[in-house]
Amino acid sequence: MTPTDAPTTPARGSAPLNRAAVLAAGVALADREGLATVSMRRLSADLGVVPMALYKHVSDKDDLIAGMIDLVVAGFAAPPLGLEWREGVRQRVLAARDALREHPWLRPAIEAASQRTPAVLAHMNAVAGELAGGGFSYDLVHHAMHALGHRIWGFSPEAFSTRPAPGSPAPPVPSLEEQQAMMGAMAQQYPHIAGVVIDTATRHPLGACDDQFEFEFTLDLLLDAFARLHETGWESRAAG
Amino acid sequence: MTPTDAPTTPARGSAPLNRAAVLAAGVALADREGLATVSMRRLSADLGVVPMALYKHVSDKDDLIAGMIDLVVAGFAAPPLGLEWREGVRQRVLAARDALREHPWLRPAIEAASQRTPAVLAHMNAVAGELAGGGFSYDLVHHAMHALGHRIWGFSPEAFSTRPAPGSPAPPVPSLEEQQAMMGAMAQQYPHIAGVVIDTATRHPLGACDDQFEFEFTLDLLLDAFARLHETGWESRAAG
DNA sequence: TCGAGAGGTGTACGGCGTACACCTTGGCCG
DNA sequence: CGGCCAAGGTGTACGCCGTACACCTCTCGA
Repeated sequence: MTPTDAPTTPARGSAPLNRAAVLAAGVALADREGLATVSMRRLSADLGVVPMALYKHVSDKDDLIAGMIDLVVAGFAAPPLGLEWREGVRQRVLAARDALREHPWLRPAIEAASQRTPAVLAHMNAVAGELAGGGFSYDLVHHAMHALGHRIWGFSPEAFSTRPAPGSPAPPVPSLEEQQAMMGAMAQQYPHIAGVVIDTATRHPLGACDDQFEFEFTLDLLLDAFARLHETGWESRAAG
Repeated sequence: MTPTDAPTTPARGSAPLNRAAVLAAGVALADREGLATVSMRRLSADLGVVPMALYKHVSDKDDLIAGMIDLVVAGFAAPPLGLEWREGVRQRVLAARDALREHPWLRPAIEAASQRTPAVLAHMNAVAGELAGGGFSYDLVHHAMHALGHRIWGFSPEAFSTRPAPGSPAPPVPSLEEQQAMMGAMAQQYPHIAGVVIDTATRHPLGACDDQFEFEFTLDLLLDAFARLHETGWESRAAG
């Protein structure tokens, strides 16, 4: 060892490390080499640090992935305010799609995640807000969101009912007061999602949203559209 | 040890074991405890056998999962022949959905798989065949299949272009003769997929299918449908 | 000056997929 | 009938993984 050696902790470029840097490095690694290679060990090596060091900044690997998702989703391009609803939805959905194409790991990551994260909820709220701002009833907003879900994400995320990731212990049931408090907080942050929830509750007192109906609703929309195109001789472009 | 002990190899209920039994046990385990608990070690324990024994029947874990997928997909209920196209598509898509609901691990498994398996291709071919049988041009069949993709599977599977699972070595490029031979075999087994491919090739000489166009095509179909519903005051059922 | 907390470290455990060499057994052929 | 051979189950081992837990070492405010 030379007298100029670094202190006991190896010289790491500068500032110690923080959650944002860990998440950004995770996104960069996933972009470069795919989600499968994002392991705590590999990511820590990229950061010049020992694996366990990451646990000072993320609580576990699920938290890391959730943070990476939120980092990207929060960066979705937002259209200008005041667009006509159709254009607003269109631009938001296409912005989401752009990000999904730029980060191919994002869709599988969102699909595999068991919980919706704040940025994801915010995005869904913004899309619902465009429709509501166009005068849609929350009933129609609800069903349009379901139909769009597959477009926005490539799959249909349920905003609330989260499958409990089979094999994990059942989470504690929140009390009625806790539920009401959560709803209140929700309504503040995600008013359009709350609008959908409330509208649904008035129509379906048992609270469940009829998944099968959602599915057939969208399917029939598409089939009707196909029938119209067929009848009018639509084609995508002149054949060679 | 008593004189009545079993022979050196432990008594396994009967017939030795075979690929079908391994796949069926995999499906049963995934149904019971989720895809994540399907490990070679755990599955082998369920079968009363040592982990490496499975490798005599599946080539690796990917092959196991692919076999499980095909086992379920091949069991999709097929509607009677001679239905009007709309009803034929409807029943096939809903049959696929039923299976996806019965086997919640199936969708993630198909999404994670890098290759379409034969039963999956056969299902897609059958749906395309319903449309073609209804007089759809293959141009419209093509785009309708893309639009339906998200409905059929909950995501949009590309039938051919498979993302190469980042980090894996590039597969060998097939020769032109091999490609033509594969196309010939495809056309025999999956005539409607072949029809789409050929129609696309005539419209887009460079061979690529315009993913962005597909996406916006479906999105605009949905948005038009939403606009119509909105204008006519549609609601899903009378409010409370 | 010193104590505490933030943050990086080292070791260890149990689980994973699977390569490789081995052994047992049933059936076929000479 | 004897011997062989392949099919199929076994045992060991390796290098990954996530992460629990105890520890060490700076930095900074009191």
